Amino acid sequence: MDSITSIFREKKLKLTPQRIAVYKYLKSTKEHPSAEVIYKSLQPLYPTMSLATVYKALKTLVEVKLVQEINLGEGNFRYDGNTCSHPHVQCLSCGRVDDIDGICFEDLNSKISEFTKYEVLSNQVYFYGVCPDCKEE
Amino acid sequence: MDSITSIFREKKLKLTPQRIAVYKYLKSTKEHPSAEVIYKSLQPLYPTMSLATVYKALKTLVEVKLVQEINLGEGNFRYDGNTCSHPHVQCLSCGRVDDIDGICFEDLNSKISEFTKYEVLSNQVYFYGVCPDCKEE
DNA sequence: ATACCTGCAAAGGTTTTGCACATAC
DNA sequence: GTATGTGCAAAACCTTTGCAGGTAT
Repeated sequence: MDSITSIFREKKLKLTPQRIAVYKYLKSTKEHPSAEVIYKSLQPLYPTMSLATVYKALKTLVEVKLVQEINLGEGNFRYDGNTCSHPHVQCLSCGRVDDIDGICFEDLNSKISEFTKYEVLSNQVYFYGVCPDCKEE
Repeated sequence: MDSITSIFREKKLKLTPQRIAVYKYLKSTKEHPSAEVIYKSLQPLYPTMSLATVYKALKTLVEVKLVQEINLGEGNFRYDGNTCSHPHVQCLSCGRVDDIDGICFEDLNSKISEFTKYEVLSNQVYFYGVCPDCKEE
């Protein structure tokens, strides 16, 4: 809540209710919602906010690194209020996405350098499997 | 070239020239082309093949695990004829994608199990950085 | 006061779909 | 011969854009 205020001031971006709403929503959930889901969730509280504004707010928030964009290969993006580098796992049955806490793969960037001529700056690690709920069935 | 024949026979899929063309193209290149690029590349040899057919062929090939779909978060999919699990690296400057050979992250699936309740089946590891060509500039 | 942001509608790009015709088996 | 696949055009889908009016600074 603080970070958005100071970062927006520093970058001379306007602190609008819509941007705050999107940011707060992402910070308040462990889910990894798409733009559409964020839009629908904020609808009751911000009935006049448009989907385009959600997209624009997300783009801004990603640019100033207050949120993270993740892409699990479904043709749409999901967003994560947790900007620490951490792996994600998606259920192949129900599509839900969870964080994996307690492990970080940032060290891979330097480890990989002996296998590629690229200057490696970042990485994304995605796991796919079956979530506890779907396993029961 | 053999694998497609036997796998298609086994799954009772028809071995059409279009499907063979898409498969052979992906096997013959180290690039990671999009559907559009595959379509354009095959145009000279198969001038009547439509883009929809390329998409359908790719979907079938992915389903029977003869090719791999990769998604680097650009809003489109890329395809890889190399189905062994291997990491990819994308240049943030020119967008090109390369394989990283000599290292495999399949062991992560079991390593990660102590950090998640999911039954982990597969993973995708993507690196982002600057390719040798773009570094020169 | 003014530069920036919102909301709307329209456009853009990628992928899918429905259907008649064609073809691999 | 028949089930399946192709090719075409249209549709569906996600995301971006242009612009007039509104708002944060």
